[in-house]
Amino acid sequence: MTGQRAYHHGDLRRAVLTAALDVIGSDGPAALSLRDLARRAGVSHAAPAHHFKDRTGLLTAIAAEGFDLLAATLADADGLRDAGVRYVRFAREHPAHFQVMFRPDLHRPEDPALQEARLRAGDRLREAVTAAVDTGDPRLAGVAAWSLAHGFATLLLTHNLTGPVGDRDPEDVFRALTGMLFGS
Amino acid sequence: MTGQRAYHHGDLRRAVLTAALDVIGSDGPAALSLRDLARRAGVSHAAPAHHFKDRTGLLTAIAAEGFDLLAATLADADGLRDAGVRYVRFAREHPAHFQVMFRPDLHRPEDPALQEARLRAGDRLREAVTAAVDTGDPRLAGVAAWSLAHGFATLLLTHNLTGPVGDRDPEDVFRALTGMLFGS
DNA sequence: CGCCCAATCTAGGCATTGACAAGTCGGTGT
DNA sequence: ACACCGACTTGTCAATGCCTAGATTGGGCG
Repeated sequence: MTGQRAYHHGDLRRAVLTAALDVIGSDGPAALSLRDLARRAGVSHAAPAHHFKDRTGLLTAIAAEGFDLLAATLADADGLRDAGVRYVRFAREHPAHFQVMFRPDLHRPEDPALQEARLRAGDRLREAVTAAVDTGDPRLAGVAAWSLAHGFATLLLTHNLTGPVGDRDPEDVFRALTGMLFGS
Repeated sequence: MTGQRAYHHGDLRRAVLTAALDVIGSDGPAALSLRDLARRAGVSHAAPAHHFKDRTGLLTAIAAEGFDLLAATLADADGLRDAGVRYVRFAREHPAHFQVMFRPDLHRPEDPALQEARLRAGDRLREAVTAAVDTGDPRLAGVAAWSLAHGFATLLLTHNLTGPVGDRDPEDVFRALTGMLFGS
């Protein structure tokens, strides 16, 4: 995945990715500039293009990495509720990835790495759902679970839950929320 | 709200807004260019700036308009479930507004018009929740309802529900979903 | 050991953009 | 008639994305 040989810089690909995640995390994807990333890495302004082709390519790589990380997190989930909690935790721990992953206008949807990673994450999600739901439509249940976790995570990242959540740990709030809905 | 006097153009403010919504709806906010909007409206490249100050100002105005539209839609809701359905419908009918509304990095959060509109929409949401929920924590119920509707709408707009939803009317799917969760 | 080659990075240039400053134009009120 | 003011134009500058050509380096192969 990161198998780029080191050279002048060492591992420019990783360095640019890390810097990009930093910028996106604090100022959003709109503030991303390839030339700025090059400056941060101490290389010439066109060096990043060699690894990512262009700006869209960089964002696509970030999205793919995000789906991979998410898939790995969900794979270890213990039950559907834990999967949801992990989904929320992922969004908080990797806000930059999360923001880019669900913005199709920012990446190249036909990218193979992105497609595979997205499918992997989707499979993990479906596994968690089918293992937990015994009655009714599992497809619908999947949409419900995903919508709930995704909506909560998104509203959290966009500072729309500062009132209701307050000082409490967001993961606890989410747990309380699922408890209320699914009664357990 | 749109009280700009007509002049050379007629109503440049509205024309730029409409063109911007068009661009965002098809290519996302990243594709937005003030100069392109000026070209579409047939005015000079700096004319839009007179109405919106800068790019961020334009996006802020769009977000404020979006929260106003959402508040108006929610005000007519008949019950909590209908409010959710209306939320999803709003996202589908005004995708450009919806995309911009929940992207804090794209607007000026301290803008008074935006803050007021956001509060209005929040009030409508809280009304719908408190009117429907008689037991338990209404605050938590509000977060649950909002998360569910927002997540569903977001995933829908980002083409992440094409599989489960398929050809069915998304609003029907959402109704089925709430029926499953809240049992009715 | 030495040569070639490909991957990596540099340097320069071009079109486009956002933002700013100054000026022009047209209607309105006095 | 005249001053004023908002709407718009023109010109300019720095920054950016992307393209092309060239330089550097390290490893493979004879």
